Amino acid sequence: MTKPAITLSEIARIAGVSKMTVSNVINGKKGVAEDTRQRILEVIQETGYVANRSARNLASGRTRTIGLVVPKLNSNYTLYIGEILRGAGDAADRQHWDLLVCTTSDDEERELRRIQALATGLADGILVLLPRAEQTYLSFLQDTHIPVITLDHGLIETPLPSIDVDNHTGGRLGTQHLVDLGHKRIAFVGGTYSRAHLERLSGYQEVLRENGLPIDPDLMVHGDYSQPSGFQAAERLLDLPEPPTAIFAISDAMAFGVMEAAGRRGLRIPEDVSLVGFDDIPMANWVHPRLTTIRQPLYQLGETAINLIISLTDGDALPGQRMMLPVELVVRNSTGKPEK
Amino acid sequence: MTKPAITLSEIARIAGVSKMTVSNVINGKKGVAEDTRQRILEVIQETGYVANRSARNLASGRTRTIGLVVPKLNSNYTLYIGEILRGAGDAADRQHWDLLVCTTSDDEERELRRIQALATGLADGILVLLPRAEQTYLSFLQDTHIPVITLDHGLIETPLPSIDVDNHTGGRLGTQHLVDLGHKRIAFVGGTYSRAHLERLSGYQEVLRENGLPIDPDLMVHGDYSQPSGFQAAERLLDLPEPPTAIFAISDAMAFGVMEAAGRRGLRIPEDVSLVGFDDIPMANWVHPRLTTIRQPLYQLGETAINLIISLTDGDALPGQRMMLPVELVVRNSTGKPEK
DNA sequence: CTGAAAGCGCTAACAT
DNA sequence: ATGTTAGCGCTTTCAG
Repeated sequence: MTKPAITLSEIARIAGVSKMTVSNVINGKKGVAEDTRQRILEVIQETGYVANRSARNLASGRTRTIGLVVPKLNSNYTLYIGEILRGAGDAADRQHWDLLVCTTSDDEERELRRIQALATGLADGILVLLPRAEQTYLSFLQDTHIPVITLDHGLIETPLPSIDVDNHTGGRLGTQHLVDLGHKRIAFVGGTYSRAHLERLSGYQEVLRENGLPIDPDLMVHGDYSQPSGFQAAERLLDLPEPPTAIFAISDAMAFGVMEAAGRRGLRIPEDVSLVGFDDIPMANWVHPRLTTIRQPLYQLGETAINLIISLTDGDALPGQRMMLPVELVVRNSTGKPEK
Repeated sequence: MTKPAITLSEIARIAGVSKMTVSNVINGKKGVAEDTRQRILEVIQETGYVANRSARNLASGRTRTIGLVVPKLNSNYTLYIGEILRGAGDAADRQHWDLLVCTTSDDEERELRRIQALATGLADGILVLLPRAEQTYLSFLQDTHIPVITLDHGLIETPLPSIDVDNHTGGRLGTQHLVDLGHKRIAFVGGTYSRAHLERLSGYQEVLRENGLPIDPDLMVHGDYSQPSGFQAAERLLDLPEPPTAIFAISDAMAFGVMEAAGRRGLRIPEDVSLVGFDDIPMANWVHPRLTTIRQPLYQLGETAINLIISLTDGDALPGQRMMLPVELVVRNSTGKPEK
């Protein structure tokens, strides 16, 4: 269990060639005689040799690794991150790059530490998926020497390239769908103060205005994207003297909380109250009734981000500093015409 | 944005000292004059210098990093992994170690590749959290030079140290609870073929036997730990000529699927059918009715694993090759006495 | 097609 | 308290 690692030199010695030839074989460089290559490959096989990453990285100055910084992986509000990760992981794999995921627990100091670690010898590019932009790490990132892309980022404006989702249109689509069904009192369950929240909210308000519907502050409540917060928000809404006939929650998790609150009061969805979520996490399709929601292209977001950042590490120019991915309304069974 | 990274040598040159002194300051070694230290610290501050990880790792032979290999982070059946990660992350942070999470997408080749990458210069210790043990990577791990611990692992017996959860007792507790409530027809919704599954199943059967209840093959069905599979399993069970009055699903996600199936048939939980889950993921407390379940000490599992593996990298002996963490029955609202 | 030399940026071990 | 000398394991460069 504790046997000293084999090195390139040893392989070279055993195979009776120079280190360089071994190195060339490992890296698939051409210009190595077939029999030499075979002999070396055999030795590698027998010894179970694997190249030391630190040495390779140090010598080559490249890591073929992309660092991805996320707040957490477990909490409900970060459930959608898994989908992004899947897209990123698949894309990285296709190009034979590695993905290194770091969590920060929403801790400012850790955010900086993790990012610095990645930027200095651990990764060739960094994807920042932190809802809470902090000046501490942003200033570091802005003049670091490796490419960085922010994903679906917070409020602080930065010159860093970014990939975002079209939140404004998302806010519009959900609201318009409910308006089209004939709803007049449409509630909005927002999230924490962030760009995503503000943009979705503005889409909601815009559509109401366009349709001559009043913007009622009572109908705009806040959660933190989590299921319990959606539950609480719904309680408040349904306690209103004149409760809404439709609720637009800007995360699926909060929508589940709304379902829960409605269920406990004996209200049926969509007969008594229509419900639209946001995200389209897999679970949206499992609940009963199946949730009408705004699909974010999360998988594609991860994919795009990886492809883009890899091309950046190759020195390619970015096709536009800001990229925006489209959203889509997915109509399922949680929305219907108002009864009265 | 593309400025060449600063090196230790430059800091030394600017501060007018040798590289070693700078190195000592960075690593908090004592034996550096206070004024020299201050001067160096200033230069570091101004230049924004951060040590290159690869170089440091290569030179020191240590990384202060633990690699954690998991299948996926997004799918429903791996939801519980987030909790383990949280525990591991916190524990690593307390000791100023880094955690490096690698996903394998349940792909055998990737499992090996990731593990090899970690074992050769990227990490000082590896935590393997893969439900599907594969000979490919196991043989590699068994004679690698760095410590490895398997967590909640698959079926293949290995000499590797492991930390597991007391699945057998978990299977017993859930079943006994239902027996105690007076249930006679208790169904078991298992998972994929794995140690966790087999041990929980044996606990279930043991309790039935002890209580003189028949073991009915019709009442033992399979899922894959996911919600949809729980739904399907429940459909089969509830279609039985003589359906069960209680269902024990060995993941909370599958239990949610059972709830869904029951709901669609107008069956009430727990009045018409009692339900017990396994895991106690946060969501178990959010659904309606709140789910009675077997709590796995997931956070603690992550913590324990990190502390153990770090002490292994220090050359400390492992306190027993196998460690088993206790489970606990959490009674909520999804279980009750049978009505008839 | 193969090899020898140099060095990536850092730290360990030993001076001074 | 500080500096000097090696060398980690690999790749790059250039020569054979």
